[in-house]
Formats: sequence, structure tokens, C-alpha cells
Amino acid sequence: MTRVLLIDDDERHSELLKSYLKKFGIELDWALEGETGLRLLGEREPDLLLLDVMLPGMDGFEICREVRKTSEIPIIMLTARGDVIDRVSGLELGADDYIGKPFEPRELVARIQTILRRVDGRSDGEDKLLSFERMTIDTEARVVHVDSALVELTSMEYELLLFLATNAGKKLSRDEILSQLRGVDAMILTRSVDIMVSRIRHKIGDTTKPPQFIQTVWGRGYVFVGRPDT
Amino acid sequence: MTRVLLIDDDERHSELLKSYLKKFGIELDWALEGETGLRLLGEREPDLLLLDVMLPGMDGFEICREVRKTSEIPIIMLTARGDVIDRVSGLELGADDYIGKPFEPRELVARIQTILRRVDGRSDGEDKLLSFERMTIDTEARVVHVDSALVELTSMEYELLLFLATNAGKKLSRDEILSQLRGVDAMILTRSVDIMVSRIRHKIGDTTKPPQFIQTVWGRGYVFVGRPDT
DNA sequence: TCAATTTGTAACGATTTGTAACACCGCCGT
DNA sequence: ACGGCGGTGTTACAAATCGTTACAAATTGA
Repeated sequence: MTRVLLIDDDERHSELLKSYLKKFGIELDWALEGETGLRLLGEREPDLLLLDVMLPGMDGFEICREVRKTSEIPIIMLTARGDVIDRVSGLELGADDYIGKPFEPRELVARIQTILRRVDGRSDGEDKLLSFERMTIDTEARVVHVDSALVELTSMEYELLLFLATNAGKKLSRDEILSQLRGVDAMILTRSVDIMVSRIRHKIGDTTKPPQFIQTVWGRGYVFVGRPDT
Repeated sequence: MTRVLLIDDDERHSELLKSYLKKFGIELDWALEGETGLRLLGEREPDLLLLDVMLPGMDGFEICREVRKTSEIPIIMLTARGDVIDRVSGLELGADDYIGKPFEPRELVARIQTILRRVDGRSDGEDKLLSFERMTIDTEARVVHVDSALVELTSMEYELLLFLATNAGKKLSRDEILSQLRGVDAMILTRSVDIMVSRIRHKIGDTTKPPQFIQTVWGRGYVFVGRPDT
């Protein structure tokens, strides 16, 4: 069970988020302000920290800085709409990602899982193996096989393929893909997604027409079309 | 058989959706406004509730709140496109997912199945293969075969053929086709449908008179006439 | 039959996608 | 520090896709 600590002064919102996250196997504790948060951080030993930027007393940045003195815990900052967060200063503070409020709960779940994978190498309590007809993705070993042959993907390529595969059959826009992989305000052209897809296709031998794994949806994005094997 | 209740005041839209969902083993009831909806909720005992946010009288949020007092039924909210606020309020009120209008019916099917799997682990009764006498459409691989030969369609061509075939025997106007393919407010000439049909016919070798697959309904639109092969 | 309307489709151009080649950056060992 | 190296983003151009225009063919009704 993944455990997450949220520091946010909106109690009502937190309560609802708790019940939503529970559906995805994420246990949420929350504190209303920094002091309590730091204490709970030690007590509950969460896997990840969600930090609202706007807080009474110690604000999100201060808390983040404080936490980083003693801990490597992954941190996602919740920024209000319109807050301009400089990615550089964010990196200095040591946050791992940002997500703008209001956010889609579904997206938060995805980000949490992605970051925990990236940082921890953990696989979400669920299937450790994504199995398709000619491809398997081992989320524990972070390894992809096509026709029993090991495919050597870089970490970004792996994350992108995994994201597409976990959403098999769902059309994903370049923006959705980018924000999932690199966070909200990554200043990256959406075209970089095309290049990665191109590299992945080449590595997994997806050169038929139409492709067997990653298909282009013209004007929309990409979709993974592998047939589940279980 | 999965049973879904839709509360939406757009009757025409609901009717079309009903016949579409039936193809995927989903039975759709609908109510035009909240009162009727709540009554049907008790009478028909659906597996899932689709809720338009914009409704005359009781709006989607109110209905959602009301339903949640007595039921844990999965709820998907239909929100106006890009309305982020709606998403958060929806979460607060206990919806399980959101989908922005105009949506592609196919995506709705996917979401419904995802949620039902999550909630009660039912197997997907989805037909992944549309089979006709000389044509099969594999909706999972997004691939079409005619006489066992693979047909290379572009993604628009595929979507259009799929839509026609899913509604086999039903006359579809160019407007209906366009709004399903590109969203209601697409500023595209209806003639572009003709061009696509022409291209598709050419690719699937539908050159006889009358065509074996896509027939023209003069002054009305097109109809798919392939005979189911099950 | 003819005129009006609707449909078929070839050809063109704007947009979107594919990808090779290059640039940049951080990492590693020297 | 230095230089090589792998990973990733960018530039630049080629190719594919799809909407439009334009005109020919088919259909309808008079």
C-alpha cells in the first residue's frame, strides 16, 4: 500500500481526495500546516509528499527546503492557477514535479505512480507484468521483451512506452504524454514525443503498416494497440 | 449485459448513443432531467450512471450529491470541454470519472468498461472484432481485413469505416458522421465525408454497383450494408 | 428530354507526422 | 579540468494525411 502525506489547509478538499485516492490503493494522511506536516513526516513515514504552495505560516517552498535537509522523499508541489513556478528554482528546492490546481484527480494518481516508479523503481501494488501478445513489460525489472528478445530502451523511452501500454487502446495526446513524463511546465516541444515514439518503434521493430504496437492517430496523438495476453 | 443510465436533455444525442452502446453490450436508459433520472435509478438498477453537468432544473452536481446519499453506483460526469472547475467540483461530489463533451463514443465505452472493471472486476463483454461476410474490423489492433487481406487505411478512414460498420444498416447523414468523427462544432465541409468514403471504397475494393459495403443513400448520406458473419 | 441538385473523384495545398543529423548537457573515468 | 559518451531535445526537411476546389458524372423531377 502506497502512503502519501498531503500538507494543505483545505480540509474539505483533502478529505475528498483521501477517499478518491483510496480507490487506487493510495493511503492519504494530511496536515493542515507545516509544523504538523513535518511531525507526521517522521511518524507515518510516507512514500511521497504532496505540498500545497499556498499555506498559512510556513509556505510550501519553505517546507520543501526544510524536508530536503533530511530526506530524499519524492515531492509533488500543488501550485495555484496562475502561479508562475520557475522550473529551475523548483529544481533547486528539490521538488520532483508540479501539478496546477485545480487538477484532475486521475492525473494526480498517474503522476504519483510515475514518480514512485522513477524514484523508487517500485511497481504499483498491482500487476508487476504487463503482458501483450508479442510484448511483455516487466515493471519490476523495468525491462521490455518483444518476441522473447530483450529490448534496450532508455529510461524516457521506457516510461513513454509504459504510459502508452498501461493505457492500451486509449488515444493519448502529445500534451498528456509530456505532462505525464516530464511534469506540467516542462519547456519542451511536443514534437519531442514524436521523436521518442520514432526511436521506440525502431527499437521494438514496430515497422509494419499499420504498426502493431504504437499507432498514430492523425491530428490527435498516439495509441497503443497491443492485444492483452492474459 | 451492462446497464447504464444517462441523464441528459439532448434527446437526439441520447438516441444515437443508445444504439451505439448496444453494439458493445451496453444497454442505455435515459432521462431528460433529474427527477425522472432518480426514479429510473431505483427502477432499472443500472450498473453505472452518466450525468450531464448542464441540465434544466436540477443540475448534474445536485443529482450527483443526491445519488451519493444512498448509493455507491459509479458515476461518470459529462462536462463541457475544457471546464476544469467542473472536474474538481465533480470530484468533491463523488464522481468516479469525467469526460469532456464532445467526446468520441468509443472513448466513453472504454471509460465505462475501465470503471466497471475497477469497481467490480467484471470481464469486458466488449466485442473486439466486427465480423462481416467479407470484411473484419479488429477494433483492438485498429486494423481492417477484406478477404483476409490487410487494408491500409489512414486513421480518419479507419474511424469513418468503423463508425459506419458499427451502425451497419443504419442510414447516416454526413452531419452525423462528421460530428461523431470530429466533434459537433468542427468547421469542416460535409463534402469531406464524400471524399473519405471515396478513398475508403477504393482501398477496400468496393467498386461494384451497387457497392457491397458502403452504399450511397441519395440525398441522405451513406449506409454500411455488410452482412454480419457471426 | 433538360435543368437543378447531389455525388464521385482528381488534383492541389495546408497541416501534421517521420526521422536523420546535429547540439547540448550531465556523467564517468582519467 | 578534460574528453568521450550516452541520453535527450531541437532543427530541418521529407513524406503522409486530409480538407478544399473544381469539375465531371449520376440522379431526380419537370
